Amino acid sequence: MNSFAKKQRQVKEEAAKDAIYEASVEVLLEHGIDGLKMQEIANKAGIAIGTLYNYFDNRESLLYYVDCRLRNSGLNHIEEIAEKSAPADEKLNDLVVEFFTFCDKHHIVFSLADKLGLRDRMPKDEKTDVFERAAACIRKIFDEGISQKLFREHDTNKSAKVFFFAIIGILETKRFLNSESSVGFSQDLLDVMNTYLGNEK
Amino acid sequence: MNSFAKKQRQVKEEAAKDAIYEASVEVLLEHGIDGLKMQEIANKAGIAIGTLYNYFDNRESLLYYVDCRLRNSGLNHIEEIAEKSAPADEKLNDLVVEFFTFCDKHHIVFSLADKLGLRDRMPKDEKTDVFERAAACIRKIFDEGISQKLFREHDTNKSAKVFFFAIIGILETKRFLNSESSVGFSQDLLDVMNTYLGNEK
Amino acid sequence: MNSFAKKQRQVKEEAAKDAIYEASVEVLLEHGIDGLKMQEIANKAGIAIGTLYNYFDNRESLLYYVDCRLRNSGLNHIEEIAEKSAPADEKLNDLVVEFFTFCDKHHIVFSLADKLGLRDRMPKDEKTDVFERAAACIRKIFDEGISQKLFREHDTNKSAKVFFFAIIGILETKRFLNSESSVGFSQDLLDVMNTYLGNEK
Amino acid sequence: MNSFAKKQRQVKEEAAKDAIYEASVEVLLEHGIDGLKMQEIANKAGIAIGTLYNYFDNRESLLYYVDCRLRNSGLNHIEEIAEKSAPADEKLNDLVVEFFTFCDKHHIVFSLADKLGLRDRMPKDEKTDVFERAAACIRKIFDEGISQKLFREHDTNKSAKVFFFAIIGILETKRFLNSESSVGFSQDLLDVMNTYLGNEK
DNA sequence: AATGAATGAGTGTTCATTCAT
DNA sequence: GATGAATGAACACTCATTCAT
Repeated sequence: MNSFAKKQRQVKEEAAKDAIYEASVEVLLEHGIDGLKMQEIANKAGIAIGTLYNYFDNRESLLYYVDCRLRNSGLNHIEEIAEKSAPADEKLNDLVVEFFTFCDKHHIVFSLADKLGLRDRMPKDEKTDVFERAAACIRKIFDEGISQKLFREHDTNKSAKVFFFAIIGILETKRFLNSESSVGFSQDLLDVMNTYLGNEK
Repeated sequence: MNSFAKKQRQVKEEAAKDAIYEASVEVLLEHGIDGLKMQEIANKAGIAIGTLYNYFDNRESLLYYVDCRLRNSGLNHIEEIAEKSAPADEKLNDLVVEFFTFCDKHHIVFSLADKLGLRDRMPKDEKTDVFERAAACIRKIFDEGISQKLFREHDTNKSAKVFFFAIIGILETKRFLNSESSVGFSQDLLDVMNTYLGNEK
Repeated sequence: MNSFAKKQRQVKEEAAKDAIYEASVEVLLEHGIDGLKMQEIANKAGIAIGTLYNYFDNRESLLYYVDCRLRNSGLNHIEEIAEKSAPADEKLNDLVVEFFTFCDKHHIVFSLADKLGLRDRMPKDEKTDVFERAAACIRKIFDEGISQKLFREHDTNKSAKVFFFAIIGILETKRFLNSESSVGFSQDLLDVMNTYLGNEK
Repeated sequence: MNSFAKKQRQVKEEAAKDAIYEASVEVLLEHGIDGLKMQEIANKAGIAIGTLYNYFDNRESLLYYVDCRLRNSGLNHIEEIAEKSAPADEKLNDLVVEFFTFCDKHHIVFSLADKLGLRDRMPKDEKTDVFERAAACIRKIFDEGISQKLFREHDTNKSAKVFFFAIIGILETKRFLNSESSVGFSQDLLDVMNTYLGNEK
C-alpha cells in the first residue's frame, strides 16, 4: 500500500476517534455515566452505532480510550502550568485554580476509569506514571520555590504527594457534596500550604 | 393497634434490614459493584427477592440505606478514636491507621453513593453533615494537641479540612493504583502534618 | 424445604419446559431454523422472553434440550415398533413407514443439532448411544426374522447398520429434494432389503 | 462491443469467481459455517468486501454458487470413477473409498445448501438431476458388474438408489458422531452389498 | 472495476420490579 | 408477610449491504 493513502487513512481514523471522544465527553456531561450508552455516543457523534465498532472493539475499549485522553488532557494542563516561568507561589496558586477549573468542566477526570470498572484495564506502570507525573509537577514548583527563597527548605517529595492527595480529596469531596464551587476548599488548601511552606505573602 | 405488636413488628423490620445490609456489604466485597444485584443480595441474606421489596421501595432505596449505614459506620469509627483519652499526636496517628484499615476492608465506603449514582438522593444537609463530622473529629484532635502543647497554635478548622482532604485523596489514589497498602502514603501525610503542626516527636 | 412443594415446583418446571419444547418445534416447522429466535419461541409459547431464561441458561441450552427430546421421541417411536409382537417382516415394514411418518412431521429430527452447531455439545458417548439404539432396533427385527425363518441367516449387525444408513440417507435425500413423500424411496429400500434378507413374501 | 473485450471480461469474471469460490471453501473448512462471513471470504480471497458484490448479488447468491460448484465437484469425482475401465467390483470399492475421501475433505458437500437455507433456491429439476447423476454412476457399475458376470442379475435401478442412500446415511451418521473415519461403516456397506450382489470375492 | 468505511435493523441476554399464590 | 416465577424494556454487539471515492 502506498504511504500516502496509509497516512490519509490514519488521519481519517484519528478524526473519527476525535469525534467519538468529544461526543463521549459531551454525553458524559449531559447524561452522566449512566447515559453513556453506545447509542447515545453514536447519536451525539452523528454516526451510526456500527461505526463505533470500526474504531473500538467494544464499549470497554472505547471508554478506556476516552478515559486515557481525558486524564492526559488534565495532566498536560497542569504540566503546562508547572513549565511556565513565573514565581513558584504564583504558579502553585495557578495550578490549583486551573486544575479545579478543568475539573469543574470534566469533573470525572480522575475517577472515570474507576466508575466504569476500567481499573484493571490500565497497566500498573501507566497508573503509577500518571500519579508520578502529577506529583512531579507540584514538586517542581516546590523546588523552584525553595531556590527562589519563597519557600522554606523541606522534603518536597513528600509534601508534593500530600498536596496532590489533598487536591484529589477536594475533588472527591466536592463531587460528594455536589457543591458548585471548590473555591473555599482550595483556598483552605493554599492557606495551609503557604503556612507549611513558610510563604509569608 | 396495640403497642406491643407494633414494637415487635419494628424489631422484626430492623432485623430484616440488618440482614439485608450485611448481605449487601458481603456481596459488595465478594462480587464488586457489578455483582450487587437484587438477586445476589437476596440469596446472601437468605430471603426471597420479593421480600427485599417489603423493606425497600426499590434498588436505589436499598443501596442508599446500605450506603448511609456504611458511611456512618466509618464515621463512628473515627469519632470513637477522637473521643479516646490519649495524647493528640497518638490519636492522630491512630485515626489515620484505623481509617485506612477500615477502608481497606470497606474500600468503597466513601464513593459508593457516587458510583451507584445516588449522589442526588442524599439531602445536601446530610452530606454536609457527613463532611462536618469527619472534619470535626480531626479538628478536635488538633485542638486537643494545641491545649496539650503538642501542636503549635494555628487555624485548626482549615487544617482539619485539608488533612481530611488528603486522607480522601490517598484513598482515591490508592484505589486508582490498586495498590495493596497505603502505608507509605499515610506515613508521608503524617510526616508532613507533624512538621506543619510543629510536633517534634 | 418440604417434599411436596419441591415436587410441585418440579412439575411446574416440567410443564414449562414442555411448553417451550412444543413452541420451539412449532416455530421450527413454521419458520424454519432461521425463524428459531428466542422472541419467536417466547411468543409461540405465550410467555415472556425473560421466562425462557428461567428454564435455560441460553439459546444453545434451549435448542440442545429441544434437539435431545426430539431425537428421543423418534427413537422411542421405533423402539416401540421393535418391541411389538408381530412377524419380523411386518415389523420391518412398519418401522420404515412409521419412521418416515414421524420424520415427515419432524423432518429435522436427526440433523437439528448439526444445523444448530450443537454437535460438540452432545457427549460422544451419548451420540454413540443414539446410533446404537437405532441400529439395535433394526438388528432385533432381523434376528427375530431369522428365528422365525422369515429371513435367511446372515450378519445382522452389519445389515442393521446398513439398513439404518439407508434410512438416514433417504431422509437426507428427501430433504434435499424437498419432495413431499418418501414412499417411493422407502419402498425401494424395502424391496432391496427383502431380497437381501431372502424374504420371499 | 467488440467480442475480444467481451471475452476478456468474461475470463476475468471467471477468475474472480474462482478465487471467491476457493476462498469460500477454505473459510468453510477453517471456520465452519458460522465463520462463513462476507468479510472472511473477502479477506481470504484477497479482495475488498465490496468487490464480492460485483460478482454476486448478495450472500445467498454467492453461497448458492459455492454450493453448486462444490456439489458438481463431488459428482464429477464419482462420475470419473464410474467411467474408468476396470472390473465393476473394484470400481464399486473405489467409488466408496474416493467418495468418502472427498467428503472427508469437503464434509459439507451434500448438506451445505440445507444448512445455509438455500434449499428453496435450487430449481427442483436441478436437484433431481443431482440425485439422478449420482445414482446413475452406481447403477452403471452395477450394470457393468452384471455383464461381467461379477454380480447377479437384479433391479439395478433400485439397488443403486439404496446404495446411494446408504452412502449419504453414512456421511450423516459420521458427521453426527463426529468420528474421524468412516472406514468401518463403508466396509460394512461394501460387505452387505457384495453379499446382495452375489459377489463372491 | 475496486475499495472499505458507514450503516442500522436485528439478536441474545440481563435484571429490577411485580403479583398471584 | 414471604415467595420466586414472570415480565419486558433496555443494551451491547453483529454483519450483510451500500455508496462515495
